[in-house]
Amino acid sequence: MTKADITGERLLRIAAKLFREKGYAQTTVRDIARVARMKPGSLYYHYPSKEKLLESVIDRGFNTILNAVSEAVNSLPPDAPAKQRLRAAVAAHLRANFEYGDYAVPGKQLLDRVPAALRRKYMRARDQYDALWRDLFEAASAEGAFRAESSGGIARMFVLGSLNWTVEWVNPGRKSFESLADAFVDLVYFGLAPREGERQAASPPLARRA
Amino acid sequence: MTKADITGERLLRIAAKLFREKGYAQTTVRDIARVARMKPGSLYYHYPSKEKLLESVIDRGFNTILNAVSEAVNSLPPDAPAKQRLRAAVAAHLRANFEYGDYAVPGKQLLDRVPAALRRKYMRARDQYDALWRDLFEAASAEGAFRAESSGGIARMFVLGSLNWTVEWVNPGRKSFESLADAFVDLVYFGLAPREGERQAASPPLARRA
DNA sequence: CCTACCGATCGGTAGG
DNA sequence: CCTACCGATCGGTAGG
Repeated sequence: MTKADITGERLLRIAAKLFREKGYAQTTVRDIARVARMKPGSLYYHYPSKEKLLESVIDRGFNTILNAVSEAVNSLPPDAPAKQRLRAAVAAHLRANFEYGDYAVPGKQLLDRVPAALRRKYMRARDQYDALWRDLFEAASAEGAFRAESSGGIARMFVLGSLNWTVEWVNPGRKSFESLADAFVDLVYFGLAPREGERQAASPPLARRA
Repeated sequence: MTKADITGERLLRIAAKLFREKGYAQTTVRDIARVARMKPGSLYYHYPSKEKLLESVIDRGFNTILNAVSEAVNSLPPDAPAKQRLRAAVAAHLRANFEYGDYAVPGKQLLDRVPAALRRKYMRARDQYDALWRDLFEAASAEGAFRAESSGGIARMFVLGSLNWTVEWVNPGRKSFESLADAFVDLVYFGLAPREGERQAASPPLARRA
């Protein structure tokens, strides 16, 4: 790895963080250069344009998440039940989005604002990721996990929606990604209601928090 | 309503749409003026700044959603069960976000990028909305709807996350907001698994879509 | 990777 | 609501 490669990687990391925090348009090349302790013009020795920098960030984010989730699923035995595969995928998605959120979040926010030339590329990438999840839910449906066949699509929307939202509130210190994944998948498989015979007595309302 | 009021409202609607489609920073006052068929400088007769225009959009979005959901809940009989109140809130949230998405979406995206002076105001607004949902889920928890007390918080995160995600995929023509709300609330109460005695035989995988 | 710089565009204003 | 305009800032470049 050459010195220029290292600096390029450093610029990518800085740009990813700023794009996530302030948004692409609100981040100037001068912002990035300042954090990197170089002059604004010097940045163009490493990247030909601000837009190319964004593209690299989004590419990195997409590839990282996709690889993390597919590897988690593929490392299971081929005959693993759908529920277990789903659980592994959810946990991997949560962990990857937490660890590489700076790269992954800008892509989510900017998919429809990126120049038309790049949009098709990213639409295809998103479809690729969606297909991975569609397979997982169709396998669960094929195992008879859902009441109606249509539930597979509904379940996918619920899970993907909730997963994307976790970036906003998950505190990884309190619950492990694995236990959170269990909660997600159990919700789809069983709901949150008490099982037969263990329905709790109605308890008094919790004290309102301040 | 004076003529200036009407134009002001028209500018607000145009700005909301552009902010949602292109983002705040990517939208110029010249864009807004062009759509409104006026000169860029004329816009300042109606709004003192681009930022004040954004503030008006976010205010409108927040107030509209909050009012729609609280009215839906409050119009039920005071002794209505928690599940029914939850269902009404979900349906109202879905409908309001679909009908007034141009006003509501910019606020979601920009909460943390708005000038610090306004941020506190919007953090309070969001807390107010969260409190409404917390009450609903705590009431459900108090009725014994969940296995564990902690499920109330988990359920809220699931539902709010999924709800916010629906803006990306819901086609309101195919399913009514009411039936979608039922699916959401049933997922939390019962999951998507078959009930006892109605578990389906495993069916062959669905044909992959093209 | 720096110095020095440019054309374009931006939000906003004065005066009518 | 328009005309005419300004200072600031932006992404980017030439030459070293």
